[in-house]
Amino acid sequence: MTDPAQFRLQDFLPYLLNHAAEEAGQGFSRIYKDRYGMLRTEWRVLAHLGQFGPMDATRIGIMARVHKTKISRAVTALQDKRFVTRTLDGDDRRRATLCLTQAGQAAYTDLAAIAQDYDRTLLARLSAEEHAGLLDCLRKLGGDLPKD
Amino acid sequence: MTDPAQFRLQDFLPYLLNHAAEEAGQGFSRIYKDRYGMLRTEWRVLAHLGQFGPMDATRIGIMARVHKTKISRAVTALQDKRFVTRTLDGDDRRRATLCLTQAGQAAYTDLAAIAQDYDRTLLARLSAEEHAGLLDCLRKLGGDLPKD
DNA sequence: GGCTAATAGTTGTATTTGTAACCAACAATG
DNA sequence: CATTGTTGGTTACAAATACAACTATTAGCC
Repeated sequence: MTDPAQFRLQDFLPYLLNHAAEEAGQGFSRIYKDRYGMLRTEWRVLAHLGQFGPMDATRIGIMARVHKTKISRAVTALQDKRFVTRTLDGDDRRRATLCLTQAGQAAYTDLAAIAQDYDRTLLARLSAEEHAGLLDCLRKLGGDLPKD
Repeated sequence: MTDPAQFRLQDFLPYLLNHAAEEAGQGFSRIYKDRYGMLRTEWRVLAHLGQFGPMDATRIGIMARVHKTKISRAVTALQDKRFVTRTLDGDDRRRATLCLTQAGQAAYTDLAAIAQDYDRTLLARLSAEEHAGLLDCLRKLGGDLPKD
């Protein structure tokens, strides 16, 4: 029933998704890398804090779907860059709330604007309907984002 | 004109693409990893040889959009697994043609069948139109595949 | 032919990542 | 209120990756 001979690598979703993600991500990653020496996870942590406000590492990990060790290292790097501060939670002293510094906020604002433009140029290849349909499909495939 | 405040991370294409790609790729990668101890690039090399027949490393790198050092190491690993053979080209002795062994062919056939099923389960969440539209968008975003 | 440049592929090394083990601090149960 | 289990987060070490430098072979050109 499943005939391996008719498998088409070019239509295989993980393959196509990966190419598209790599292609789309590369251009932008060069930006935060060149401008701020950030790695992808650092950008993500910054973006989450910029978008959703202060929160702890675990929360970011869940929202961004990133393992806690990666978050931990990204946070250390962002602290070194003076982009985030950690303040221990009084009630539960295992936990620490992460917060953007002014410099971190500025970097986020800068990158968010660039990201928007970047997104627009990516989407220039697509019609509005295609765009909408694509986001829809990607959300279905990516699993539901934990919304809060 | 580009107001950073209205940047929506959840709609940012590189972010969505990456999530979807990771989510989609993970399940399948566990399969070739568990069954054959292969890494992603090894699976890709195997898949290209299985799909398109014998070719040299450079060609695979171009088609799969993978750097030559990664290809080189994947090929070494596949040779160690007795899945591919290298035969030096007579005309140009820098070049070597890679070819699946019987075991390599068998592994490819096995994985191709699984990949097909896997793809189907991924696509179960999408309608036929969505599927078609998605492939279309991903091809546009991923850049044109070098077809030969 | 003899020189320089280009190409196929490999290797070295510094970063990055993944996995597991770990240390606190807190929670729950007896 | 001890003891066992969880949870937030870090660290250690192995594996994988990126990037540059390298070898070997071919190509172009005077």
